[in-house]
Amino acid sequence: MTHFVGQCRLRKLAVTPQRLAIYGALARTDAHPTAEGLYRAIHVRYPTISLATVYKTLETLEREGLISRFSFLHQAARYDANQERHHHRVCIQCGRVEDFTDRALDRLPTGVHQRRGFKVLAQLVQVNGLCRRCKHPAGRSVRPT
Amino acid sequence: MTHFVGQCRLRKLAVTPQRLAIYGALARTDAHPTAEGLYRAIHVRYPTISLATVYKTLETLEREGLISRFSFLHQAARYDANQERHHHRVCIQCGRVEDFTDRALDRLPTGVHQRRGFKVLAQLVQVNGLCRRCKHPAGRSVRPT
DNA sequence: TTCAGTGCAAACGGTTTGCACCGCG
DNA sequence: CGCGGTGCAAACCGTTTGCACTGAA
Repeated sequence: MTHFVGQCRLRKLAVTPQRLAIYGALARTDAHPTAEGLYRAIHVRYPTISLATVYKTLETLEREGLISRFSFLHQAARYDANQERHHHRVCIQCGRVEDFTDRALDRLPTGVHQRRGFKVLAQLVQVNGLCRRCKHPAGRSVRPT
Repeated sequence: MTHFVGQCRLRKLAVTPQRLAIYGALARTDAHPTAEGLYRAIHVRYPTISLATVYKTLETLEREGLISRFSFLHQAARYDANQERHHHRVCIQCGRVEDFTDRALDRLPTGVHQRRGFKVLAQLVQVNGLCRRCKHPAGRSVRPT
């Protein structure tokens, strides 16, 4: 937590009790909570906090690289008629998704997970980056259909 | 498309013009469209179709394994204070997410993508399956916080 | 004292649902 | 002709936004 305060100072972010509570609650768990879950956890000891503040704070901390959000392309579900086993290459700029197949990726070892009592059903690889168009800032970046 | 009709017959799904239009539009593209995008594409030639029908149909086709949805955990964003490079093990039953690290996965070859003009920024592996609790149907499955 | 941060309430956008009607099998 | 599928409108739910207030620096 002292480290967190230091990081805030470094980045000229105000160290507010709300931020401490939110980051603290997130750092204290490995359950990958939702914004709502954090809000509920904090609300007990901090009844005046608002859900909007939780969202705004999480956005700030993510932008500053202090936390990360797990939810690829959460804006809208994307569908695919391609039913053969494949992985995804996602352009983080324009949102374009390309399929690719890779026999090697389909055979990633699963022992690590099984040893921890986890039954592996699928392993999906998502390659994030910039597509040809977006790599060269010339082109306009278009949002997907 | 004949194949699609056959699959519908097999599964006792009514072959309606709407379903044909929706599946057809999806099969005809590799752009991983959203429900809305499909709706717009179909609406031109099929002005009476409803967005709700598109959603219901996509859900049906996904349940039957004829198409797939790309949007892991789209219900709500999940946050994580763990900033070291890691991957995710996701229980598809209870939604629990565990982090794991794997040096080998961090070094997956990127040549294939670069050759296609794609600049790789990150490669994320998501291992889907059943966690210890959910593997053995004894335990109740709890939704995440 | 100043401006970033907070809290409220209202808006938003993607998705789901209830229900009456329709048309495939 | 029966029941699964469709279309409409309203509800839902996670998230974002506008705005006035507050408190960290």
